[in-house]
Amino acid sequence: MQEIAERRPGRPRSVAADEAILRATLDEYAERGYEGMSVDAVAARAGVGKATIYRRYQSKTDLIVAAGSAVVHEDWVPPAGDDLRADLRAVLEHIRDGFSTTAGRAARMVVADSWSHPELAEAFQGLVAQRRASTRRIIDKAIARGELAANLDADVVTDLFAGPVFYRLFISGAPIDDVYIDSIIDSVIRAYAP
Amino acid sequence: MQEIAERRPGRPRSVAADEAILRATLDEYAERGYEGMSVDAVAARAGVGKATIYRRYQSKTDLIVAAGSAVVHEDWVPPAGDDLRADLRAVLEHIRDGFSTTAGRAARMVVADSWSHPELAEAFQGLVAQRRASTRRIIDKAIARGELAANLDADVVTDLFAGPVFYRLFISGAPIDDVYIDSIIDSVIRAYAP
DNA sequence: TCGATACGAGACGGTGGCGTTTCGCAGGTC
DNA sequence: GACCTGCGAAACGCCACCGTCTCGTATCGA
Repeated sequence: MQEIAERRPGRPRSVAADEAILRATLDEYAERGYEGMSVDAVAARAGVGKATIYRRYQSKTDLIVAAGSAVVHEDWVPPAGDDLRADLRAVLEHIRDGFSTTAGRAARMVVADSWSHPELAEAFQGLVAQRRASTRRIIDKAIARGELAANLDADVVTDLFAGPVFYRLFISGAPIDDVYIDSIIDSVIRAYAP
Repeated sequence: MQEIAERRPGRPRSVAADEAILRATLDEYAERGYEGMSVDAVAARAGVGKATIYRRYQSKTDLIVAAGSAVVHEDWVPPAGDDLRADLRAVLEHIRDGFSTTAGRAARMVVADSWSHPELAEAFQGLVAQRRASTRRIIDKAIARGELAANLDADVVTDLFAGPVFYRLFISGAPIDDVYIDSIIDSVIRAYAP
């Protein structure tokens, strides 16, 4: 990775075009999926010539992977407080808000396309692992404070938290309001009280 | 709906071709998705001429919807015993086994394609509603027997059951063994004991 | 001002998909 | 046997897409 682009003669590449391309790619991918989206459509949506895209990315796959990675690497500071309910609520709300947007539809597409295009799956799996790890840290701290049973299976508990939210996001499509999030949290805490 | 096809002159349509087409369509769709699969590939896989497909279905969309409906309408008798754990286990195992096969990959594709092809989503939503209803009946009977709290929110409880299984199937890809299923069931029952 | 590179627009060749049609043959009813 | 429809194979027209290329213009450093 090159920290600072070396100065090259001629007109520098447009940062505005960079961003417009990534944004348009994510939008198109979210709406149409890998096979359904076209590079022409991305160019039109970004208000950019197709050559401007192919000057940056070697192929359609490259383009999509770059747009996905850009989303994944938007960093997020996971909650690390000492309030179990508040920390869990922050995680679930972040999942809900993050996956309700364009990125969420894109994630749905990745879930489908990962079979035929494994390159796309990698970044997404990294995102999932990152979220799971932050939930796990919250659980471990709660155990240390004696708020949860020490002998629980953290994987199962994490699934119990995240599963219902993803289920509504991906499968049933039912809305996820604050009352729902609190219900999930209360249920799991009740099941794993020490 | 015509119960019995009226006798028509000429050679009758091949039932073997009917079945081969639907099976090949489901396979191709599960692997490639709506945009990615081609009718030519379906014909080749089914060992059938393309004309034989278009004699039965007006379009690619028609074909896919028919293949999906055939899967959805394979009926399944939901458990209706008086053993709460056994009934829930049967539901979760049925979800796991059903969605681990080709049909499961197809379902993932429907989740993705339902945005751009709402026709596909309808049958799938019917399937989801049917599974939810059977879980709900089990919960209601358990409440009547006094095994679960009477004031629980059945929607939340259903999500807590189904969510983790779908989460593993669709998102994390982790295996779903019998121990896992029992852990989910135990956790939820513990959270909603009367 | 000059050279170099980027820009949007759009044409281009090649490929592949959808849906139709034609072909010679197979499998039914009357 | 006469007639009708279905069959697999393959070719077809049409169109959309990918990735390349060319055009005239814009924007940088020297």
